[in-house]
Amino acid sequence: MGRPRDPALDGAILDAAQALLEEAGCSGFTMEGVASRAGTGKQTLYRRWPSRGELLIDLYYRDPMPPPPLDGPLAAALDGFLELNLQRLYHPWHQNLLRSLAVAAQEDAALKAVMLARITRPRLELGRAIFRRAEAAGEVPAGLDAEPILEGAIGAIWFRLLFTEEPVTPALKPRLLRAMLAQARGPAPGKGTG
Amino acid sequence: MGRPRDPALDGAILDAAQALLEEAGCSGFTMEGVASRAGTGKQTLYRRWPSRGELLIDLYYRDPMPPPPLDGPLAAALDGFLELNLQRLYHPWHQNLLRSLAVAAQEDAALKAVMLARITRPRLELGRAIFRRAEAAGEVPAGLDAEPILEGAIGAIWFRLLFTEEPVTPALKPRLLRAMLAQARGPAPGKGTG
Amino acid sequence: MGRPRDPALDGAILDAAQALLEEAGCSGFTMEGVASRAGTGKQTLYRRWPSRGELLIDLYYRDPMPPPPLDGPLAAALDGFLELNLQRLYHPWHQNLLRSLAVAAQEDAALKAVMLARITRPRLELGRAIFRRAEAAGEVPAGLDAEPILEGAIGAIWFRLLFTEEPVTPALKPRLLRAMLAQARGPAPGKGTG
Amino acid sequence: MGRPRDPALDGAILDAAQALLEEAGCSGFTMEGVASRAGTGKQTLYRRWPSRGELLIDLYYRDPMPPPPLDGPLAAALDGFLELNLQRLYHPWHQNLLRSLAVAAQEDAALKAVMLARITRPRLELGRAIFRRAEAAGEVPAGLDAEPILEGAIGAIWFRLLFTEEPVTPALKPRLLRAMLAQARGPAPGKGTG
DNA sequence: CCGTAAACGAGACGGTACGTCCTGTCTTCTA
DNA sequence: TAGAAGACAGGACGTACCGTCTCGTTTACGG
Repeated sequence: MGRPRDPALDGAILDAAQALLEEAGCSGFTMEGVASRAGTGKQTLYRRWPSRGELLIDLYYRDPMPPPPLDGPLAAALDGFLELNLQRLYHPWHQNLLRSLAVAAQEDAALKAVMLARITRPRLELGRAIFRRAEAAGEVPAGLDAEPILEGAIGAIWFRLLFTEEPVTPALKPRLLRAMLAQARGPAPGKGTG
Repeated sequence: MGRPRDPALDGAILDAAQALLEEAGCSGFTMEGVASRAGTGKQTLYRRWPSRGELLIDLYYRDPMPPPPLDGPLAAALDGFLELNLQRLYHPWHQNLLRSLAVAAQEDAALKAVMLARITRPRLELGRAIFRRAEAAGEVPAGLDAEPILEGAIGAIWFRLLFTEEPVTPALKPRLLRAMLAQARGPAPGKGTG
Repeated sequence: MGRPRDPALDGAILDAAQALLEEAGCSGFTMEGVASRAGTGKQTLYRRWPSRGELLIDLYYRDPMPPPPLDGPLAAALDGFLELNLQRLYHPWHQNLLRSLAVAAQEDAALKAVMLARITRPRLELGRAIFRRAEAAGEVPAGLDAEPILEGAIGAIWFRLLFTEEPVTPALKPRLLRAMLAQARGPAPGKGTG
Repeated sequence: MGRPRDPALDGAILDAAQALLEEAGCSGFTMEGVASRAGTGKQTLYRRWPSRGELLIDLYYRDPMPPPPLDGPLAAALDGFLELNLQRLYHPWHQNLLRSLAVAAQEDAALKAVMLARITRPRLELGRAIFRRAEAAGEVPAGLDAEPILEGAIGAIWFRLLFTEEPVTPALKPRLLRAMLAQARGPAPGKGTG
């Protein structure tokens, strides 16, 4: 019943949000700013997204990256995995998006859960799948603890983004890949923790 | 010249800030709240710390952790390094502190620089020193790229803290240590990047 | 367009302002106080009145006095004129209102202009009209300089209110009326300026 | 005992206060501003004057006007009386001084009393003396109510100063003098209150 | 001539109000 | 009912003064 939601608005609002994110950065990203830039009322925003954070999440999901091939050799799969995590960060506005998401998640437990469910967990799960397959293929030692490898790789990217002034560039990928593979080989026979 | 700042106030304010951080969490940590809880005027806060973030940094530096022993074997040094990064996180209020710092750094470029100079960079440098010494001692291959190892370890901790619901417990340390050592062994002869 | 301002709030805010003026007096009359007493946000105040002074002016205009009859004999008209200027002052809160207005006008040139246009000038003009009519009716000498008579009467009231501890009572009216009429009779033949 | 107050400071502070009053006007006249402009500490101000208002009063009394001759004919005495009230107002900074005094008196009952005792009452008393003498000399009717005449004259000046944009010029004097004399002649035989 | 006590500059201090900004909810009018 | 517009209560921001206080330094005076 009643007037249906204007589907074109979703895009227009997300466009406005993206532009604002690019220009005003992390702290300048306000609901009021998005509304005025999109030429909509605030209610129209809140009708679609219950909070600033959910809008950010939808912004994140807007142009989904193609998932990496899971069926190649481990190195190729991990390369895809890293590409998936890095690619968006090559554009400044997307860096601001992720930074804003990180901020929002700290201030709102509900959003943290959403972000975990819709972004973090799926990504981790994908990484786990890669390692499960590699284990089955005998590419990595049986019983390998993949968790630190994944958290280390994703964490290193976040670390760069949030706390470092060095940009996130494609040059980061091979270094991370090497690090992941080094761990994937499992405990070396020679030098140990001793 | 003029009346010197009351040194007792620094402590009282930091106490209040810490208590507020514990109770109200990341988003409830306001300058107004700290002032009222400390029983001071807001000006007294701003006189000491130009922004919320700088206060957080001083809060961070309040009880410094003892630096790890640099002269033992690599594994021991890295264990100390991880302990240094993890120990504070065992207390909930300190988790909130670091979360708040992460948030503040995103919203204020100046603070990000300060945090980089006073927290992030020193910590990284300490890690680098460990690896330099290990390299000199022949514990790790010459020319080892230590950066991803350090960023991976620190990043993994931040990742847990900021995006995960799983707590940061002492149990995390051995897993991270194993991961660091796996990378430290350098390029294994067998399976390579292909 | 948009949601219209709640007309009931205007009254509620003015009520609160009036009460505050009565209790806290001239210096205790703050925007914050009015807002909290009215149960509104400060913005709601500033949306309606750009400054404390404009609020005071609206408070002044709230219950307008009936204008004096202009068509009777001079003495009756002047009596009405004085009544118009005095009546409000019989209530303490209104005294505080006028005192506050006087203060605000000194601190804000813009408000001074508003007060001149909306209160002072109309009142003077009304007095001038009385004398113009009296002149036409032959009740006062032609070419009488009415200005000092009006300014003297109004000024004497303000003087009492602002600088004297003696209250402004109805007893003041006949004395002021006599003074105005004495001047209205024009230059006496006998004793002159010499 | 102890170090005596530096007498030169009184003058320096009053100079600074005067300059600030001229430049910053009524609302910009703060104790902090005076202190910084005079190059003194705030305590030095408060040691001499318990409040902003008392400082203003001393500023008022700095260059006392010579009192009018009381022994001439009524018109001359009243001319002197008016001159005494008007003269200071010919200089802009003194206008600001009086405006500030008026403001301060509304906000601080204690100051109002001081101002009444040291400025208002003496001035009124001087006017009353003039009329008492004139009554004794037979220049005015016996039992003349001088109060409204004095309050009207002084009030008219304050009125101009506080609420009008028209400047207080020497041209005001003869008009006020005429008004005072008109009332001084007492009840005219011809037209009455009716 | 030397101690003492107050004056002095400087500025910290608790407090109060300022005027602005943003939040998320609400209410109106116009499709 | 959606949508643009914008009012609304609430809360924090960072700033400005208030009048009091505490420093270190300076300067008279009284023993």
